[in-house]
Amino acid sequence: MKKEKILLVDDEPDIIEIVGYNLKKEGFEVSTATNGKDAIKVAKKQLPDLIILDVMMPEMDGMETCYQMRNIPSLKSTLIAFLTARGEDYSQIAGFDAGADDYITKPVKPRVLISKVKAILRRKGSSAQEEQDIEVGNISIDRERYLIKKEGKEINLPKKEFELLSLLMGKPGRVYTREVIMNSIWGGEVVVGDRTIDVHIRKLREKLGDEYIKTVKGVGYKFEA
Amino acid sequence: MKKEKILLVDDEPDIIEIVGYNLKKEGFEVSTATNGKDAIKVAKKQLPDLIILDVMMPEMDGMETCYQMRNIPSLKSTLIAFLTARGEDYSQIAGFDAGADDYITKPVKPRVLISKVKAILRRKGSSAQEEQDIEVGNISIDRERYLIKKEGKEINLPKKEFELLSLLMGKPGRVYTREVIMNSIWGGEVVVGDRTIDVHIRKLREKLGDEYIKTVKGVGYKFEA
DNA sequence: AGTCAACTTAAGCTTTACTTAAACTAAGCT
DNA sequence: AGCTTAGTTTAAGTAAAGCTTAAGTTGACT
Repeated sequence: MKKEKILLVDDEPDIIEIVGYNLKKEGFEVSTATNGKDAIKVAKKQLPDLIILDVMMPEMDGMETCYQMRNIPSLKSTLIAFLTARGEDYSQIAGFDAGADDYITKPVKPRVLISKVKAILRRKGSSAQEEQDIEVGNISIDRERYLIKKEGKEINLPKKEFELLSLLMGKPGRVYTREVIMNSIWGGEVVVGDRTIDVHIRKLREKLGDEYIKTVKGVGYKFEA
Repeated sequence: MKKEKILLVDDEPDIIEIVGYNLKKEGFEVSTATNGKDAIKVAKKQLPDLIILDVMMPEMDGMETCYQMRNIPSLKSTLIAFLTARGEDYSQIAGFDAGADDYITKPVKPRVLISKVKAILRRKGSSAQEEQDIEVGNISIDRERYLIKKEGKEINLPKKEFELLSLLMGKPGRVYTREVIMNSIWGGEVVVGDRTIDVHIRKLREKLGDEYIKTVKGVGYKFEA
C-alpha cells in the first residue's frame, strides 16, 4: 500500500519535531511547513491525504489557512485536522465551520495522536476523484479550457452550468442528490433555494438536449448516455 | 430531507436530559437508553445514524457495548462516538480500537457538541461510498444509480419502493417487521398507516414478479430468491 | 361462521419537478 | 460613473409523479 502523506503545519519547531517523528515512525510520509502561506504552497504540490494545522500561528492563523485551502479545488477531498490547545471550545466551533474534519488537542500524547490520525485517515477511504477530462457518449468535457464539446462542436457554458455538468459527468450514471450538488457547487455556506438547481439543469438540457440528464424523483439527478 | 437519528446512551439522567434537549433543538431525532443492553436493543430497532455512548456505565460499559454493536451487521455503517471525561487518554485509544469513530469529551458545551455531531455526521455522507451493490438470484440493486436490474433489464423504481426493496434485499431471507420497515424508511416521526406498506409491497411484486417478496403473516416481509 | 391479517384497486392528496419570466448581480465597456 | 450584457437566483403557476388512504375482497385459522 502506498504511504499516506501528511502535511504538518506549526510555527513551533519543537512540535514539528516531536509529532513529525512519531508520524514517520508509523510509516507516514511527512512534510512540514511553519506558516500558512508555505503550507498552502506545499499542499498544492504534494496533495497530502491529511493536513494537521496548528490554530495559533503568526501572520496567517490556522483558521484562515483552512478557509483558503478549502477553496482550492485540488484540496477539496483532503482532510484537515486542527491542532489546538485543550479547552479552546470556541476555536473548535469556528474550526468546523472553516471546513475542518477534526481537531486534535494539545498537548498530544504520541499514542493518542497516532490512533487519532489513523482513525481520521480510515474514514477517508476512496475519495481520490480524478481530475481527468471525461468523455461520455458524444459529449466531452475539458476542465482546463472550461468548455465542452458535443459531436465536435464546442459549446460554451457559464460557470455554474459547467460545474454542474462537470459534477454529474464525473461519474456517469450515479445519482447526485440536491444536497450533494449544493455542497459541491455552492459550498456549505451559501444558501440558495432548490429551484436554482432546477433552472440550471434546465439550461443544460436546453443546450445539450433532454436525453442526457435524467431526473430521479425525490432523489436527484444523473447524467447518462 | 429525512431527520437524522441519534441514539444517546448514558446512565445519568441529567446528561441525557441536557444533551438530548440540545440535539432535539437542532432537529435531530433523539432516542435514549440508560445502559448497554437497552442501547443495543434500541439500536437494532431504530438503526440510528449516530450512537453517542458514555464510556463509564454500570454493568456493561461503553467499550463493551461498542464491541458488541460492531458485531451486529445491521449496525455496521452506524457511527459510534464515545462520551468520555476529559483527559482519559488511554480510554481514547481503547475506544478507537473498539471501533469507535470519534469521541466527545465531558463536560460538553452544547454548541461544541452540536458542531461536533454535525461534523461527524457530515463525514458519513462522504464515506458511505462503501455501500456494496447487492445481488440476489437474478435481481441486482445499484444504489448509486438508483436502479435495479432483473435479468439484465433495468427497472426504474420510485424512491419509497426502491428503499423498501433495498432494505429487504440487504439481508435476503431475514424477515423485517412492519415496525422495523417503518423506522428505516419513514423514520420514527412520520406516522402512516400499515396499509401503506402493503401497497408498496404490491407495487414491487407487480414490477418484479410475485415470487421474490414473501409475506410472513403476523410478522412481516422478507425477500427470497 | 367469525375473525384477523393481508391483498387489491382506485381515487384523492401531497410532494416534487418543470417552465417561464422577471429581478437581481457582477463585470466589462464607453 | 452609468450602461450593457451575461449570468445567476427567485418567484409563481402548472404538470406530473408518487404516496397514502379508504373500502371492499380474499384466504387462513379457530
